[in-house]
Amino acid sequence: MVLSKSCIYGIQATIYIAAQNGNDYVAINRIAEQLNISFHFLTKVLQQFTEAGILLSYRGPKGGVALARPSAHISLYDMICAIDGEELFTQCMLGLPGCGHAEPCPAHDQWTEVRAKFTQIAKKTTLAMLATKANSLNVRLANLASK
Amino acid sequence: MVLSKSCIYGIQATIYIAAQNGNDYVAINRIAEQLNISFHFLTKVLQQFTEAGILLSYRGPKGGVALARPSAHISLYDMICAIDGEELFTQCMLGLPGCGHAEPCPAHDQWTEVRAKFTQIAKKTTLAMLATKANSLNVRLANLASK
DNA sequence: TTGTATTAAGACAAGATGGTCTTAAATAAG
DNA sequence: CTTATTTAAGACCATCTTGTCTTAATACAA
Repeated sequence: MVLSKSCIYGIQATIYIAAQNGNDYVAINRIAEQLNISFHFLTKVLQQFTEAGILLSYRGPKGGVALARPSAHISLYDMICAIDGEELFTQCMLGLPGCGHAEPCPAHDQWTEVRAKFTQIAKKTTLAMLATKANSLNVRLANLASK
Repeated sequence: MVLSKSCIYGIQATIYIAAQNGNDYVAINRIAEQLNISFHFLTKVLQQFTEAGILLSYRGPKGGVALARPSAHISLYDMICAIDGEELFTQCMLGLPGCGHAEPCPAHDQWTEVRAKFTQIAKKTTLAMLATKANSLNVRLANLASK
């Protein structure tokens, strides 16, 4: 799996918040219920987003989490880095530290090409784009399978 | 991490074998020692390659593992699939089962583009190419850090 | 046939990730 | 001020991945 489950949950939740199109705080238990994610686990994941400055949180009645800035200024890249770190966009395919032009691994050139494509797309894909998509017909945001 | 450690070890070892350029069986303990990988762990990883038909194994003195076919006919794609499965090349970024044209996730289009690039490069990159690279100057195959 | 070298198989431990639960802190409303 | 609602923090457990070790099976060589 390319993204960790934490990262996937975080992205799903953030798209959900953005898709609400309001500036209100959204309660995490509501997000968790709607997206079929464990509430406590999601709470911890979203804390990472608030620490990263992507979300704001507020306690008490009418509390919850909200976007810290307009959804057009939050990229997929930002979200992935906030949880899984930027290793995905910087690391060598074979995990060799310091793999680069001077001391490459055998797959360096090929992997650099793939990574560049991924980075480019992740940076240009905004939360606004994802939220718009999420609101269109037949688009699913989460795994709602009844087990 | 995109690839599991098992997969990385397997790829490193297979490049090492191919880079020897002989048709002899190479003992796994020698590979493990050269690449700084746990011997017993590598043994199990390479078993997956023999089960997948990428390597041949032979027991006893002068035994070891060898390529099951010419290195030009083994792709990076083959090696990744043999250990991490083809999910990497088929799965949705958000892990949603059945994410496709009919019922996409919000990131479907973007991810499909990245995945296609990765698949294309992984399929056209052969073990022969990697082994040639591995034999050139300043190219490192494994993490030889002394801990 | 006996000994040695090698992979195969599987038990087991350690560590990371995913998931649950309880308690504390903050905030709004009555 | 009290109560209800919500996030924060952290203990704890389950599962998966990684790594270690022991024993078995196979094959060569003396």
